[in-house]
Amino acid sequence: VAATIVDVARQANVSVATVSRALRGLPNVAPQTRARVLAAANELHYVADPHASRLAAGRTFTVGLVVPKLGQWYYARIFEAIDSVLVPAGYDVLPFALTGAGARERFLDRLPFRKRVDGLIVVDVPMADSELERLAATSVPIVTVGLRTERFSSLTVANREGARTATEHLISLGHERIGLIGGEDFEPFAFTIPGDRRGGFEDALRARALEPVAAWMVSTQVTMAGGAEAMQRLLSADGRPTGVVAMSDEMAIGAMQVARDLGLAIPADLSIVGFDDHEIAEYIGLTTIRQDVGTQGHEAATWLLEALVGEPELHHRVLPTRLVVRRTTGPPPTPGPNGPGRAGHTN
Amino acid sequence: VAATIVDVARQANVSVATVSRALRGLPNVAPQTRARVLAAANELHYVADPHASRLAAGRTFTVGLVVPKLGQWYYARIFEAIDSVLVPAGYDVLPFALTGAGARERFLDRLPFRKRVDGLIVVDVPMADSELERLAATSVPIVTVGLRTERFSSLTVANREGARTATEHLISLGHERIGLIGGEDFEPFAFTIPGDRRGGFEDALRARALEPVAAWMVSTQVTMAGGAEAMQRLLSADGRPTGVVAMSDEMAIGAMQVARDLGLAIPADLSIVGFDDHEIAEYIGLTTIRQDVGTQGHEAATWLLEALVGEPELHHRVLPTRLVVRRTTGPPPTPGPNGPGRAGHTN
DNA sequence: CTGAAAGCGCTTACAG
DNA sequence: CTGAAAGCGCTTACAG
Repeated sequence: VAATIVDVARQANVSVATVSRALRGLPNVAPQTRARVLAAANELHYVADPHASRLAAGRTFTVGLVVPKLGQWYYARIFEAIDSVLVPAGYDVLPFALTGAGARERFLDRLPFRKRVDGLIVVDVPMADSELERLAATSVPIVTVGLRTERFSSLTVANREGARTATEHLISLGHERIGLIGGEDFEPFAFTIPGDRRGGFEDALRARALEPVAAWMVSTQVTMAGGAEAMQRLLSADGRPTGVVAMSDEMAIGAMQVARDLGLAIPADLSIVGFDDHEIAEYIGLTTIRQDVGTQGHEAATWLLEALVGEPELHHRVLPTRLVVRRTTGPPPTPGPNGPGRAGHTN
Repeated sequence: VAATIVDVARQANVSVATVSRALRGLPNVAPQTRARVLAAANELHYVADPHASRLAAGRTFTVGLVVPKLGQWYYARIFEAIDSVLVPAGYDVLPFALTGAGARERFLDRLPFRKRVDGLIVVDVPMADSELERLAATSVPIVTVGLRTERFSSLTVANREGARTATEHLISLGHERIGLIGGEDFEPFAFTIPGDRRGGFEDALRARALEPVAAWMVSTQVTMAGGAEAMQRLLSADGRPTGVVAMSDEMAIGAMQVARDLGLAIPADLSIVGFDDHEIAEYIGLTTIRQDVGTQGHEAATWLLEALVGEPELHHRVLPTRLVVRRTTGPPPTPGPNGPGRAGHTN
C-alpha cells in the first residue's frame, strides 16, 4: 500500500533515477523537476525504504553502540549524548547490550554487527588483545569510550588524577586512614578504569607517606548494592578508616546507607567521596569527582562521524575531572578513648 | 571482502536458495546438505546481510522504541527490559528519542519509523486523537506504555490508586495539610499519568473531608530539578503542608534537598513520599509507591511479539503499585506557638 | 529435497 | 539535466 519510488516517478513523470537524485538533494537536477518530484513524493506520503537504500548504496547509516548494560545511569546518559549527535546526522543508533553471562564473549565471537552498522562505539567493554584484533579485523570504524588501546580512537577521563584528587581531598582534611571501594579488575583485559583509580588512590597516600591498607580496599560491582556490600566488608575489617573513596556515586550512595545503618554519621564519623557527579549527587550533598559524560558521548560520536566520511585518524583524548566538594566530607573524628584505631565494628 | 550467499553456495556446491533455507533452519533440507552448508558458512565467516534479507523478506526484524528521553531512569530501565526480550527473539530495537522542542510533533508528522520497523512500543508520549489516528493509519502494530487509548494495546500502572495510597499513608500518620508536586498536564492529549495521580491524591483527601489546597499542588518537570523548584514554590506559599506527595522519586529527592536547605528535618518537620521505587529509594530511605518497570517492559515487548506473528489482539493491563514505607514519612510535627499554620517560609 | 528465476526497492555508473 | 539498465544480496513461489 505504501508508495515506492516507482509510484513517485510515474506521478512526477520522470525516471526513478531522477526521483532518487531529487529527493536526496543531489546536484544536476533542474529546479522545476525537483519541485515536481517533491510535490509527488509529498502527495503520496513517500518515504524511501531504508533497507533498499542501504542495500543499493552499500552503507547502513547506522552506528552500533556497545555497552555493558542499558539501564545504568552512565550508559543511559552516554547513549543520550551519542544519539543526540548521530540522529541529526542521519544515522540510526543501534544498541548492543552485553548484559548477562557470556554476552561479551558471544558478541566478540559472532560479531553480530557485521554488515549491519557503518561504525561502532564501544563503551567500557574489557577486551583481550586477541579480541581487539578480531574487532579491528572487521575493519569497521570504531571509537572506544572508557577504554584506551592502540587500535582505536578513544575517549577516557583522567581516572588516575581524579582518584588522586579525591584522596588528597580527604588527606587535606586530616584523614590518614582511608579506604577505597570500587570495581573489579578484569585482569587479562584492557579495561583499566578500576586499576587507574586505584593507582591514583595509592599515589595520593604514598605522596604523604601513608600506606594503603589492603583490608580497606574492596572490589565489588559498581552499583549501589555493590557499594553497600563493599562498605559492609570494609567496616568489618580490623580497625576502620575515617574516609572512603568510592569509584562511582552509586557505590557511594550504597556505602553511605550501610554506614548510617551502623550508626555512623557522615561526615562526622566517616567521610566519603564519590566519582561521576551523577545528578543526584547535588541533591544528596555528595562530594564527588565530576566527569563530563555528555562530552564523552558527543566527542565519540563526532569522531566516528569523521571516520565514516574521511580517512579514519587515530586520536586519543583524556578528559579532565574536577573535585566538587559538598557535604559528605569533613575532618576525621578526633579519636576518643574508643577511637577508631581500636573500635572497629566487627559485623 | 565479506562472503555473500553466493560464495557459500559455491563452496557448498548447492544453490543460493538451498543455502538460504539451510541457514535459516527451514524444513526440506537434507541433513547432509545442511551440514555441508553450515560448514561452508562457518569457514567463510558468513553472515547474511540484514538489509538484503529484510528487503527480500519484507520484514525488518526491528522494533522501534519511542521515548521522551533516553537518559532518564525510567526510560533507561524500560529500554533494558524491552531489549532483553526482543533481542533474544531476533529483533533489533531502535530508539526514537523525542527530546527537544518540536521533536514530538516532527515524529508524529513524518512518522520516520515507516518501512523501518515491524512494530512500535510507545512510552509516555502524549498524543491527541488525530495523532493517534495518524499512528494507527500506518498499520504498524503498536503497544503503548504509560498511555491508555482505545486504539492500541497498553500497559499502565494504577496511578490513581497509587497516589491515593501515598496520600492515605500520610493521612494515617496524622497529616492534614498535604501538598502534591508532579508533572504538567498535557491538556488536549491522551496522557493521563499526572491527572490520574492528582485524582488519587484528591480522592484520598476528600475521603477524609480534607480539601485540596491549590497553592500546595504544583506542577513542574518530572526531574530532580523540577522537584526542587516545586518544593520551593510550595514552601513559599501561604501556610505550609506537613506532608508532600511527589509524582516521582527523582522529584522527591530534589524536593527534600530544598526542604533541608530551608532547615526542615525529614520527616520530623516534613514527610515526603515518592513514586517509582527507583533503586536509590532504598538507599536514601525514601518512602515511595513502587511500580514494576521491568514487568511493564517485559509485557509490552511480549505483546508486541505476539502481534507481530498472529492476529493483533487489543489488550490492556493495569499493573498494581505498592506502598513501601521507609524513613521519609512520620507523624506531623506538633504545632507549637509558631506552628506550621502560620509560620510558612516566605522565600 | 533442490534449483532457476523473479522480485524486493533502491543507487549509481554510463550514455546521451 | 535525464533515463535505461545493471546491480546490491537476499527470499520465495514455482517446477521438477
